[in-house]
Amino acid sequence: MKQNSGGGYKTKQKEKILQYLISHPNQHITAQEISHHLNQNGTTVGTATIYRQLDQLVHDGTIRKYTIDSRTGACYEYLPDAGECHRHFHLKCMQCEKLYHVACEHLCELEAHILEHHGFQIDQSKTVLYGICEECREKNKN
Amino acid sequence: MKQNSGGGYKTKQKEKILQYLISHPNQHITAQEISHHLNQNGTTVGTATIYRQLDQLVHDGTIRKYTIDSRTGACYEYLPDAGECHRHFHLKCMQCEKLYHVACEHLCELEAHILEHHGFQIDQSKTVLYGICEECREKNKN
DNA sequence: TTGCGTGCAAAGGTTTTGCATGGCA
DNA sequence: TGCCATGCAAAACCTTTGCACGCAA
Repeated sequence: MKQNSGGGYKTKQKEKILQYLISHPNQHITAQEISHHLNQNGTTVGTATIYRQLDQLVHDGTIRKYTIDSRTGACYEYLPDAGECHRHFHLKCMQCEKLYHVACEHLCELEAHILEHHGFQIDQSKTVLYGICEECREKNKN
Repeated sequence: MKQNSGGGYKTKQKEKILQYLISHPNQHITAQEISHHLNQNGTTVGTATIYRQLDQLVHDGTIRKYTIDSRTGACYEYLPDAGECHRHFHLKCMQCEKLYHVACEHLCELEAHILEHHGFQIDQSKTVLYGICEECREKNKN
């Protein structure tokens, strides 16, 4: 298992980037937002560094990368309980941006079905189902 | 309901772009591929025109837009029968990067289940299931 | 000391926009 | 004729890469 988010040295920049992501759980954060935030608070973190660190964090499984729209660019999100995320799927509302965790038999069955009948082994930790949540659908009716 | 893909004039360019998409159903086509194809066959279609028409087609509901990776850019896909359960999900192999299209009852059931029991309406056009395909799993055994 | 991490700037892509021209209705 | 659509080029963006320097171990 890969686990050390310190596949390399521990640096201030790495810390700050991860801290920012951790302090915004279940939210889509863009590289730009991180850059803005970090360069506002005195420190200076280059764009390249941000992207390099994000890549590494994604690779480590600490955060997740989404791309909803190529125009907006990629989004990143901290995974609060990476270890416990094996038994459930994630539903992401495209309207309110909220992330829902759903542990449901149907989803486990689905996974088994896809593996058995389609030969494809789903990685739940990487998969996100996009859509609109109930709350937002209610809002939209008005 | 918006329906007229002729929200404006009918032009050769518009025709050609849609024709290309229609002739490649259930496939992900990038703007670049369309550009390549159209500028190979004698005609000349500007990049801007392609993007403008694609935007319009997406808005009309004639085609669907995907963004799997912000680095690669967006993909577009013609929708043969928007009404039927002709819809399908996408499986993306994280190893060989291949994209699989799966139209399966189980997935439609899943969608219904999630909507009914979890109040979440999945948008298949934005959803990609990540994992490892059979081919790659075989390779990995060796 | 070793070599990874960082910043800066430049490069590489995709997508958008401005403007004059061309073509549909 | 009136206006939308097109092309071209430039611009705007996001992301990656090269290189010299700095810093963790």
